[in-house]
Amino acid sequence: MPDITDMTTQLRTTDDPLPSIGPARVVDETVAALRQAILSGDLRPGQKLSVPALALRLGISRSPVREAVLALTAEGLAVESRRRGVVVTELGPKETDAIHEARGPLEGFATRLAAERGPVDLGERLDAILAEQAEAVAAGDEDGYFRTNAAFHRAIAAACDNAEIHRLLLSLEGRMALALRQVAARPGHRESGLEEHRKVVAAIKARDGSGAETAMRAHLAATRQRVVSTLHPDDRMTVGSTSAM
Amino acid sequence: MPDITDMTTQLRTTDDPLPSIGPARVVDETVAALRQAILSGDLRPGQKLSVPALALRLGISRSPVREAVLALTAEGLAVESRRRGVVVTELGPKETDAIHEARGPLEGFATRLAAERGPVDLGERLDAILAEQAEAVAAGDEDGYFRTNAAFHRAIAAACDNAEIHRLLLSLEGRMALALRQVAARPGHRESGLEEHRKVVAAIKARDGSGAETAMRAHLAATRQRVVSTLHPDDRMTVGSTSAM
DNA sequence: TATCTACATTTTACATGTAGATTTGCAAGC
DNA sequence: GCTTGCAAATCTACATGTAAAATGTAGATA
Repeated sequence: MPDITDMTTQLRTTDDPLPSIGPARVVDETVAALRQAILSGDLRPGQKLSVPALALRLGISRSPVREAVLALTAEGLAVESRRRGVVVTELGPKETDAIHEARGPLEGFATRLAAERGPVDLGERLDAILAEQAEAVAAGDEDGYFRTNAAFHRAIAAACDNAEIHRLLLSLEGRMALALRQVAARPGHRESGLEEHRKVVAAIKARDGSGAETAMRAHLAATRQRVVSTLHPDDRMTVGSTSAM
Repeated sequence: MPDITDMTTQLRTTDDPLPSIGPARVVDETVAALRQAILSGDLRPGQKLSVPALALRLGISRSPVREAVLALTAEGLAVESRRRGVVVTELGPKETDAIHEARGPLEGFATRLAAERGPVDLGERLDAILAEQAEAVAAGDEDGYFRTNAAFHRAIAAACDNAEIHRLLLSLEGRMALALRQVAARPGHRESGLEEHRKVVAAIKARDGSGAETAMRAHLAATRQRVVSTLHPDDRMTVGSTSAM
C-alpha cells in the first residue's frame, strides 16, 4: 500500500471563503487539502499522489481527486509522467534558483506599478502587515514570519492593478513556497527581510516607482542569496527532473 | 442544442511534442483540438464549452473532455463559473493591455539572459526564423508572420536557460495569441515588427544583454502601442473592468 | 547470486450512471 | 409587449465500472 501520510484533516470543514456563494465543491476542498499537505510537508517531494489511495483516505470518489491532482499539476506543485501517475514536485537547486531569478523582474515591476498607481491606502495596509511581521520577528516566530511575508508580497501583487501580473505571481507563489521549505533558516534572515520590506514600503509611500522597484529587487536578490547560500555546496537533492520531464 | 462550430478537425493532429513516447492520450488530443479551435476562432470568446456536447461531437466520452476543458481553464484560455460551466475567455481592452504590460519585463529579462548565456548557435537559429519571417512579410502573409513571430519569441524564451521564466512565458502565450486575434492588423505592422526583431537579434549576437533587453522591451512596447491603438476608444466587451487606468 | 519470466495486483485512462442545480421553452398574467 | 411562473430539458459534479498498462513479486533458469 502506498505511504500516504496521515491526512487526518477532515474534508468536511465547511469553510467557504469563495468569491461566489453556493455549496463548496469537493474538488475545491480536495485541492486545498492537498496543497496544504504539500506545502506543509505532509506530502513530500517525489511522493506519489495515488488517486485511488487518496480517494479512499478522504472518503470521496476518484473523480474529484483526479481533478484536484491535475489542478495541482497545473499549479506546478506536482508533475505528471505519462501513464505513471503524478508525484509531488521535486525542486533541485537549479529549479529553486530559477524561481528566484524569475521572480525578480516580475515582482520588481509589480512593485513599481503598485507604487505608481496602487490604492491610496496601500502604504497603511503594508504597514499593518509589517507591524505584525515585526512581532513575529521579535518573537522568533518563523511560521509567523512566513505568513506575513506571503501576505506582504501578495498585497503588492494585488495592488499593481494588472490582473495578468497578479496571476503570474500567484502561479509562482506555490513553487516558491515549496522551494523555501527546503532551505534552512539563516540566523538573522528574518531581521534582514523585515528591514528590506520596510525600505520597499517607504518607496511605495513616496510613490517612487523606480525606487520601489529597486528596493524590491534588492530584497529579492538578497533573499535569493540567502537561499542559494544554504543549498550551495554539494547539495543532496540532484536535479532529478531531467529524466522524468 | 448548443452551437458548437464544425470541429471537423480530426483528433489526429499530433502536434504534441511530448517528452515521453507512447500512445497519445485522448485528453491530450482533445486539449490540442480545443486550443486550436479557440485560437483559430472556431470557438469564439464567450462561447460555452459544453462537456456533453463536445464529447458527442468528438465521439468520445465526457471524462477526457472534462479534463481537457479544465486544462484549458488552467491555461487561461477558458474561464469557469461555479455550477455554470466553462466559457472561452473574453479579453477586453483592459485585459489585453495588461497582458502586454506583463510581457514587457518578463520577456525583456528573458532576452537579456538569452543574450548573456544562451546557446552559441542562438543567433543563427534566430536568423533562420527571421529569414522565414522576411519571406512572409514580403509576401504579405499575415499567418506566416504570426507563426514565425511565435517561433521567434518561443526560441528566446527557451534559450534563457531558466525553466521558470520559460513556463511563465508559455502561460502568457495562449492568452497573448487570443488577444492578438482581436485586433485588426495595422498597415506596416509586419515590417516594423521584423525590423525590431532584427535589432534584438543583433544585440543577442553581440552578447549584449542590456542592449538585448532594451531592444526587446522596445519591440514589445511598440507592439503594445500598435495593439492599443486598434482597440482604443471603447470596444464592445468591457467585462470585469473595475476601474480606470 | 543474478537475471528472466509468469502471474497477481494496482493504477491509469476512459466510459458510463445519476442527483440536484441551472437553463430553457412556453404559456398565462399584467 | 413584457414579465412571470412553472415544467421540461440540459448540464455540472460526483460516483462507479472496466480494459489495458504498469508495477510488484515469486519462481524458474543460468
